[in-house]
Amino acid sequence: MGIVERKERQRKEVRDSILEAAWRLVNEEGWQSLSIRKIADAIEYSVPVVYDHFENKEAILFEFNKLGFKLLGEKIKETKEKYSTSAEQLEAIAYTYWDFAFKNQEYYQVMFGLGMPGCDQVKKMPEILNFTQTIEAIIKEIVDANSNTEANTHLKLNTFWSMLHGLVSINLMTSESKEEFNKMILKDFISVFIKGLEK
Amino acid sequence: MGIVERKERQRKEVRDSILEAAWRLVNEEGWQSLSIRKIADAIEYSVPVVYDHFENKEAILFEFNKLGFKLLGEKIKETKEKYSTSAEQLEAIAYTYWDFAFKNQEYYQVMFGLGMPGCDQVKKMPEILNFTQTIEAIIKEIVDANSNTEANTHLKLNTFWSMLHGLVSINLMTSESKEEFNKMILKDFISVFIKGLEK
DNA sequence: TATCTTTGCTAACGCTGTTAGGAAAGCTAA
DNA sequence: TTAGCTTTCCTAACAGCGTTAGCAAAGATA
Repeated sequence: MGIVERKERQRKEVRDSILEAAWRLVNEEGWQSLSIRKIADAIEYSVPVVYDHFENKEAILFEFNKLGFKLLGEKIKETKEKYSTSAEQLEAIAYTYWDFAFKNQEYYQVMFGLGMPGCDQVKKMPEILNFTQTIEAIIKEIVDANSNTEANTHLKLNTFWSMLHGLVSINLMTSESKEEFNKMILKDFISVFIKGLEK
Repeated sequence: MGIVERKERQRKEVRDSILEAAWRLVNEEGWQSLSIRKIADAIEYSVPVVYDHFENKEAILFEFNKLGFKLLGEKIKETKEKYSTSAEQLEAIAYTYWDFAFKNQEYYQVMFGLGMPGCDQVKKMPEILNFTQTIEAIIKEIVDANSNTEANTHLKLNTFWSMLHGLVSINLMTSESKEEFNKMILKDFISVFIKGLEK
């Protein structure tokens, strides 16, 4: 008898509908105005039902955090496979990262808005680990190719990600959409960074 | 008769005590848990009195935003005056910026946590304008000295600030205090950036 | 059919930002 | 000094928030 299976299925349906409703609400009104009560209203259940599926509000946000990193990681990987040289890959990845942040602002906000994932957290989240390892591998290739033993790849990854995040997060919040200017900044950053790697 | 003067003085005293109490609360419990009621309690007035001095909670935060930029701007200026060459100045400024962010985390959080100041806002806030102009002037010097007409100083300023902010904001949230590693990243960034300016 | 478990609800607690409306105190002028 | 007016300040409320205790109804099991 598939009673437990059906129950599990139904349970998953409610859980999914919570995430779905939350995502819709976020896109309509932003993270700031998301509330458990609104979610409950949207899924046509009472408030405590939401708490049967998520420990608290933060857990719901965390779900999107993970989802965001998963999505970004996939896009990064796809980009990587389109190019052959490491330098090209790194440059293209920076653009992909940039594009992702601007086209999925809601994701990016919840990925970094709540608090940047610390090194300890990164190791426990496969979604982030997957993302960082892809980039670190490319950086290592460039460094190795230039027999630059000085450059610590881990340090360079941190630099790369930090700067990219800085560029994105600052330009994301500038209301004006001076896209060309932004692209120039990004181009500037990448050329400078890669030069630093090859040194 | 100095009645109106006394009233103004008393009014300012209350206003100052609000900011003072808010600042103390923030340092004790963080921005997240700051509330108007707690402020009112601390200054031994009722809640609406707070609203007589500040339109809303955001206005109080904005006050610290401005204060933070003023403080940072002053430190940047002091740093600049300690060095003679532009490259040295820029490097020292980056360290000062970094130091400010880590030693005044509460300020830095409210300066950037609420939403980065857009270009439109920057122009209306003398505190920020003062800060950006100081740096832009230095960058311009370096660019001019290298007869590098290509480099748009405005663009370079944006790049400089963005990257610095990225480095800081990511490393600020990493709970572990691997200070040496952080300093290496910063050093790496500066050398790479200045090379890009001289090109 | 009786028992037990799961499911989902109402209602509440203790917070939050914000504001309406009234009481009291202080000042001004007759 | 007293009447009127202005400023100051409070109580109390509104509408929202995250979260949880406790109970009713529905479903599964024996």
